[in-house]
Amino acid sequence: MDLPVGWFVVLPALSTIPVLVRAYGVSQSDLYLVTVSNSDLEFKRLDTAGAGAGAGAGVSRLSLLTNFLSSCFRSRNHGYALLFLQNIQNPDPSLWNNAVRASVESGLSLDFMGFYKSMLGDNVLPDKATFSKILPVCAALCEIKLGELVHCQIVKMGFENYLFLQTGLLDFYAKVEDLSSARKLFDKMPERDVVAHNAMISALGKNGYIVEARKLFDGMGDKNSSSWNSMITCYCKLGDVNSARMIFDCSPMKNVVSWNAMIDGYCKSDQLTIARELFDCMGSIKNTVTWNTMISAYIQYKEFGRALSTFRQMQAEHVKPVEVTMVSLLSACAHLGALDMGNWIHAYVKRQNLKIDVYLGNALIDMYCKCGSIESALDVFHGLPTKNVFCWSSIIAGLGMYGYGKEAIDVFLKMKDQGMKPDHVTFIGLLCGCSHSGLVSEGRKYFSEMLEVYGVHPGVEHYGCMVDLLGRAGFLEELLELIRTMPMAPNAAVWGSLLRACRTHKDTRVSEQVTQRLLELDPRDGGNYVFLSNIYASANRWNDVELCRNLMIERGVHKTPGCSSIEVDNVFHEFMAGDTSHPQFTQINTFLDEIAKKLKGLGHEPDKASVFHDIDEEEKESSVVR
DNA sequence: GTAGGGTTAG
Repeated sequence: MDLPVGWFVVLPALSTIPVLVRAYGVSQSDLYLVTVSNSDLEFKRLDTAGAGAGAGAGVSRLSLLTNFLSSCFRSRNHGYALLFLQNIQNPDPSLWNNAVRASVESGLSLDFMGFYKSMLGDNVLPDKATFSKILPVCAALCEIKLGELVHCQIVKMGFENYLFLQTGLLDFYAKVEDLSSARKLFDKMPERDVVAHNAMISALGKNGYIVEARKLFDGMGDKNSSSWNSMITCYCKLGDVNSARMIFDCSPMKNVVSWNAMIDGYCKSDQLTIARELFDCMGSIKNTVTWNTMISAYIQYKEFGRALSTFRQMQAEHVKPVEVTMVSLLSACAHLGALDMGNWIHAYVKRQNLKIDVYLGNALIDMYCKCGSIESALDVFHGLPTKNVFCWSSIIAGLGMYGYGKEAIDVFLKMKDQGMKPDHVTFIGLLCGCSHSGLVSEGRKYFSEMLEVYGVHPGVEHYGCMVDLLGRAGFLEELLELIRTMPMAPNAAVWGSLLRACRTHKDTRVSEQVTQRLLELDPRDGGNYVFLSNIYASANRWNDVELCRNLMIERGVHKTPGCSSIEVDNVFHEFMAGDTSHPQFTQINTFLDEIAKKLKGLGHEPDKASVFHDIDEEEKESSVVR
């Protein structure tokens, strides 16, 4: 079929798939309505002169465009919508307004910026409703300048007397931590309703003025549930969970938000047991947020098993998981190495058409990296419409972990090209990547560029990475010089890296000096004692080995046994060091022997130095392999 | 227009 030249619109109501076909060029602004009948396409040219009735179909051009744009947003084709708006002649201002609102509501904030800027470039001004939608986005993106611009436009257009816009502005300033502007707005308001008071209370609370927030709260005549809840949150954010509980107990209008805020408050102040008690008291009034609060708390406390069992309970009670739930669960998978479950979550996300935003995208990337599937991680990464510094950092660290140091650097440079500013975590991933791939000169280069090129102050962690990098490569002198000239005190990680370097390069002289410091800094870490003991063992200083062990017993320090786990067909298999209880222990051992033989055949020398002394040479070798 | 849940390193 020959297609006419121009823009084609297939209305979603007329077709199963909303599609825009742009054929043969961009400059045309003729519009065609395409109807689908008997799997054939019929084209009708529409009147492009104005908003009058369109040709043929009885549809006005404006309503056609409005429909089309909203179908773009429903199917998340924001780029198309933007391209379309920029290319049609004389777009009706309402189209822009709808587009800005739709992009804000879809949660893709970067698109919003594009729409908003193009709209202003088109000399189209937003209306009152658009302003009220824009302000929270400016606050969320910390777009202070843009928010202030919005403020100016509100004044310029004579909207500054609308109460809801004043409250919106107040809230914006509060969220970008400009309390004095928020206060000024509040003081200037000719009348203040409950909402304005509530906004001011949380503004004060967020900025640490809890006493004033409480005064305002106590002085309020009419309180609604948000007033009580704001007050609960103010106290929780301050860490004063007991005062929060008093407000909670006094509140005559407790709702699910009050409970959620209270539970979160307990979680954030290390009182998981009380949080869970409250959670269990709630019964059927629990909502998605309640479940998410509890699950994410378990994640933060590294109770991954409980997080998963809580999720199963959530499913049993038929509460639908949402994006936030998935972010927490993916974090659990990443820590547990549960690739099967991670894959299931990814499939669920696709099936339910959940929004893969920067949070969820990053959680997927991190899960795939940690579960051994760098290809899938890269797929997710490249498929993300917007990436933030978390996403970039995760993929850089992931590549580095896999030994793809060069690739990690490439991605880092691409990040720079795209104008994304790396942060301190990005550099940890990058430097670790250099370290694992032996890219010493590259590591030195990026370490020295951190501050002067990227404006990121090297922290003790970065020195730790550099010590690791230089240590692995055997630059012991340079390493010691680096530690000597560090602007901050070395931490346990720095000394630990140095110790590893000493062991690798068989330098017992430095090790002893270092270890004393390490034991002072981190006397509860059993690993350090074992480490020192191993150094002595490799030097045949058995008395010192004994001393080390006795010190551990004296101080009541235990070494957590090494543990690894693998998930096969949804079953977790855990292996502790020295544990022979697995039902397939013999078979596994036979297999390990085979691997060991192959490794030896390839010239691998097992590291015997790190094994305790009370076994003979042959046994040493085999206990390293296992 | 105000109140509740999310991600990155060793």
